[in-house]
Amino acid sequence: MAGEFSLKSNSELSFYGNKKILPRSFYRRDTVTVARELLGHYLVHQSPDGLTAGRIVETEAYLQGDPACHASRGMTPRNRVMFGPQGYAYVYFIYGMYYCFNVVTRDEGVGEAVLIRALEPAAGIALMKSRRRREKINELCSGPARLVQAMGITREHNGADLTREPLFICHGGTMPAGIVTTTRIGIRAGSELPLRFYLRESAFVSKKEHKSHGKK
DNA sequence: AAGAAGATTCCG
DNA sequence: GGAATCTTCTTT
Repeated sequence: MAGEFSLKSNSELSFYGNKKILPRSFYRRDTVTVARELLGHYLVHQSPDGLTAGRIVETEAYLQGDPACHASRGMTPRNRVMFGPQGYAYVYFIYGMYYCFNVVTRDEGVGEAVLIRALEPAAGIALMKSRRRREKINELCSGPARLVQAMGITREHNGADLTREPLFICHGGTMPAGIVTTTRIGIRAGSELPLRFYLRESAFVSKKEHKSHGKK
């Protein structure tokens, strides 16, 4: 079990209360379960510039053997973190200008991860606006590359331990209801698979209009 | 050595 | 609808 993390200021105290960092065992389970259960928890980053945090409202699962998964064709220098132990960050560069942030799941040797696609901004909103150069709240973290920018996540965080400061995920307090399942966004192969999950009531999902899959 | 594609975002 | 922009991996 991970312990309680330290509190560095009154403003952090007012946000955190006594929330707990998710333990490494949370991430060891099957990747679809982790993708669904990450919804409602908080991604937190204590950077030198200040604290930012957001409630996770949209995720996608990437599985070994799934052609859309970076690990589907074996380990390369880029994706090696996916094959490592669970509970670490996999950050990759895409389209010549953006980064995406994933959480590595399952045991060492299995290349699977959960892409975090959207957050509801919860703390450090002024800093998020500054990093994003956008004022609208729903343009800060609604999209995988947007939230990376708003949270101050960089390529240096590839391989970072998410059960410790300064970048971690902590318990959201309540179990959210109303998870919508759809196909994933922006991929070719594997586009039929129902591996995207988001909170139905959230106004901070990147795209609501997408092929819904079965259960609502 | 060269080429194509990419888990996106923003602007026109 | 299309450009921006460059790393990574695959193919010659």
